[in-house]
Amino acid sequence: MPSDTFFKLPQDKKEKILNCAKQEFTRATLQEASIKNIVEAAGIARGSFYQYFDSKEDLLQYLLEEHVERINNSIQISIKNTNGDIFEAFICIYDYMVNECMNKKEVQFFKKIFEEIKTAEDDFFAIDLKKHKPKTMEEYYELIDKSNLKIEGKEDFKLLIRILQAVTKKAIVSNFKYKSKKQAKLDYLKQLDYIKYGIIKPKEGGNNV
Amino acid sequence: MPSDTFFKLPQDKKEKILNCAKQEFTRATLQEASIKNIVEAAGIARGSFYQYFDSKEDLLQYLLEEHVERINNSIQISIKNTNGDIFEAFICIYDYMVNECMNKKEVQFFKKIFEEIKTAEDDFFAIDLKKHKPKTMEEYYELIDKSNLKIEGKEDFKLLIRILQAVTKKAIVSNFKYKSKKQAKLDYLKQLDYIKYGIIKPKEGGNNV
DNA sequence: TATAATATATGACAGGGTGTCATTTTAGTA
DNA sequence: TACTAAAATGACACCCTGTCATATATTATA
Repeated sequence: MPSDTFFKLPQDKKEKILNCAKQEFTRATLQEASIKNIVEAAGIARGSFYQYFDSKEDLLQYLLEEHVERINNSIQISIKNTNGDIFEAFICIYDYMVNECMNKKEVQFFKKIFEEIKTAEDDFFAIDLKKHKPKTMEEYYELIDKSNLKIEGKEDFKLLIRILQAVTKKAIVSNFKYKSKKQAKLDYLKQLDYIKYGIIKPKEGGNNV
Repeated sequence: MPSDTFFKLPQDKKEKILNCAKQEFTRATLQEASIKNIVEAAGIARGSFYQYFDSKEDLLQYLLEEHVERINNSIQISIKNTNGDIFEAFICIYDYMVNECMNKKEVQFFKKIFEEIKTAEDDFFAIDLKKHKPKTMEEYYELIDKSNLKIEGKEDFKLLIRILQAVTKKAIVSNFKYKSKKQAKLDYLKQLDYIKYGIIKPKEGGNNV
C-alpha cells in the first residue's frame, strides 16, 4: 500500500508517477522492471520513490488493486445475473476481462500482467495478489445452481472451477493474439461447450460391439 | 548451448557445476538466480562460467534439454501405445511427468521449473524452450483417433488440446501440493471425465418444460 | 510575523550483482 | 626443452538497489 505521503501528492504528480510505472511494467516483466527507470521518467528523486512505496511489488499491486476489485465485483454480479449458471457466469467474466476491464491505453499493460499472473489454486478467478482476496470458493459454492451439474459436494465443485479457470485464463491471454476478437470468443464458447456436454460423441442407440 | 570447452571438462567438474546450478535454480526463480552463487558454490572463476555458457538461460536450457527430449518422446510413445486415444495419452503424459521424469533429488528443481514455464500456445504439450520443439500440432493431429470425438477439423482439435494442456499442466503443478499423490491422480482423472462426458447432467427422458 | 516543529524531497553512498578482458596458468606438440 | 594454443582467472567498469543524513518546504504556535 502506498504511503499517506503519496496520496497527499497533487493529482498530476501522482498520475505522472503511475503512468510512468505502467509504462515500465509494460516494457518489462515485474522482475526486469527497474525503479530507476520509473523515477527518471517521472522526474522524482530515488529517495522519494521509497517514501511513497515499499517496493516495486507494492506499486504494481496498487496499480492493479482497483481493477481486481472491479473484477471481483463483476464475478459476483455475473453469478447473480445468470441465476447461478456457472458457465454463463464465466462467459460474463471473459467478456468483462476482454472488453470492459481495460481501456485502450492500458491494453498492453494488462496483456503483460495477465501473462505473468499465476491463478492461485483456491481463489475463484483471479489473481494471486496478497490483499483483496476474492470471496473464497466456499462462498461461491452456495451461489451456484448445481441442480443440472454432475457435481456432488464442494470437492467436485473445486475441480470444475479449476477446469474453467484454466481454460478461461488461457482464452483471455489468447484473445490478445487473435486477429479476430470475434473468432477468439467463438473458440472460447466452443471450449466451454466441450466442457459442458463432453468431447466424446454420444453413443448411437445401443449398437456398440 | 554450452561451449566445447565445457563438454571437454572432466566429468566430476561438469557435474559439480550442473548440480550447483540446479540448486540455485531451485532456490530462486530464473530471474533471481545469480551466476555469482553458482560459480562460488561450484568453486570456479566468474570468467570460466562465461567460457562455458552464454548466459543463465543457456545453462538452464541445457539442464532441461534432456528432459524435454524425454518428455517429447513420451508423448509420441503414449499416443502410439494408446492407439491414438487422446485422453489415455494425456494420462500417460501426466504419469510420466509426475513419476518417471524426475528422480527424488530433482523434484524440487522440477517443481520450480514447472511453475515458471508457460505452455506455448501451439506446441503440443511442453515447454517454451526455443530449441527442441516438439512435433507440431499438425503432426499429432494425424496420429489421434478422432472417430468418437466431436471434432471436425484441425481447428477443433487445437481447441481440445488447449483444454487438455491447460488442465493437465495445472494438475501436474497441483500434484506437488497434494499430500496424497493418489488423490491428486483421482482428481485429475475426474477432471478428464468431466471433459470427456460433460459436466451437464444428461436430460431425463424428454420431460423438460 | 517570527520561530519552532513537522513533513517532504533529495542524491550520495555502500553493497551486491553483471559481463568483459588482459593476464596467467595449464596442456599439447615439435 | 621451448613454443603454441587452450583454458582459467579475478580485477574492473558498469548498473541497479535500498538507505540515510541533510536540505527544503509546509504547517502550527506564540
